[in-house]
Amino acid sequence: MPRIPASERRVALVLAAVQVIGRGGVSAATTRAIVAEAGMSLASFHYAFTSHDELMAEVVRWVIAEERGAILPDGIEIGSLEVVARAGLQRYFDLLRADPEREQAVNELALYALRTPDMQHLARQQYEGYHALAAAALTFAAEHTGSEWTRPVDEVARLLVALTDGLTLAWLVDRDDTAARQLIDNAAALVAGMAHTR
Amino acid sequence: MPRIPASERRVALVLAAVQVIGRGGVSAATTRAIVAEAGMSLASFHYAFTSHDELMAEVVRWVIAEERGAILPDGIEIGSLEVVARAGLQRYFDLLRADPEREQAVNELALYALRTPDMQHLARQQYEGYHALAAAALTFAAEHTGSEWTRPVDEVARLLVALTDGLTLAWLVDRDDTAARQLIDNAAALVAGMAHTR
DNA sequence: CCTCCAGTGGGTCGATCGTCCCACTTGTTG
DNA sequence: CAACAAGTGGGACGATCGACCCACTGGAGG
Repeated sequence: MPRIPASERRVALVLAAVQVIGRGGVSAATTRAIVAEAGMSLASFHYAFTSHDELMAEVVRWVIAEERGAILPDGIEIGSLEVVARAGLQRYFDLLRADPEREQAVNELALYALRTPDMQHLARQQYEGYHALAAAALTFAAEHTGSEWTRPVDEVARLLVALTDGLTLAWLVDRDDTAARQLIDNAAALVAGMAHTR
Repeated sequence: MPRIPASERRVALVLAAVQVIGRGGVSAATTRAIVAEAGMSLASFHYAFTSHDELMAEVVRWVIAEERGAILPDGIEIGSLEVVARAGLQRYFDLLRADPEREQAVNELALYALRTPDMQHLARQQYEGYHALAAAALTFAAEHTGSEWTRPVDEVARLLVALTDGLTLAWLVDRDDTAARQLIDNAAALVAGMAHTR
């Protein structure tokens, strides 16, 4: 094992933990399983982190930060609000299909954080981030399509996040692509229906 | 400890397990914690169940069966489709607020079942049940309000389940009652908008 | 070249996990 | 009343968990 500074060990261990959780769930993320995934020794782990709990908190923070960037649109979308909304949902769904275990890990981590008193605020930050992100995207989309929301954008954002969560859970369970596609279409139409041309 | 036949022990242990999971999550549902909750000895556990896994499978089955009955409307609802839809969502939300830990336990159990190869079909049955239940309720509501769905009822049902799951997750995280109320109102209006008078 | 010290490897600790075993008690059946 | 089966209690098993300790190694700075 080459010499690696503790700071790099930390990110390597976090990545390994995400991998392990994706493969076997939060309960499989034992210290030993994580260091095995990272190809380290137990001592290296406790040199970089003081405890397993500290690592898990870092994992939650990491996942939150990474999730935020993944959903944002790559470029400027054009078309009606419904087209924009569907494109956004479709992009998220592609992400979900590309790495289902990862998204399931995110869900499990959210519930895990809710269970852990010291991490509840992380779960809340996670969802505040989702809602703020959705609100920003919705505002942007409305502006560039010359329309405005008939309900406060925060409400529309919360609806969109709820639909996304519901879509995720349902697809993770039954892996029904066509049903997911139809749900995306319906959701996009409904969300677009909550705006009118300015 | 009085003498109790194994069949009664089984249901008592399942109930105890649900209690423990609600309080501390799936990871807290150790054999010892469960028998302590039920006030039994370890031997009694392994007399009623051959293994901890067998108990967990029974717990998942139990929760599925119980969840199904809890959501059904008590009586005939009257009013517009939107009023009916909102009443249904509100009734579920009241259930959620009354026992949040229980609903979180249900979510964790669903993810747990997805992780356990021998239980994946149970998770699928759970969601098939949800979708069928929602479809039946929607059909019933449309009939009694003299309207019909503009999309296949299965699609509307899936949308409704997704909204319910999203509502649950969001509220479990931030416990924002007013936001949940607004989400319910919006969801009811949107679902009702997917039907027209016959 | 020598001296530190960040970083490593391996072994070990006590706690807790699921499971098992066996002696014991209690109700039932003939 | 005797015999048997159903159910109970407590202790013990090996495995695994998170945490820790200590002897060591190797590269960077004097």
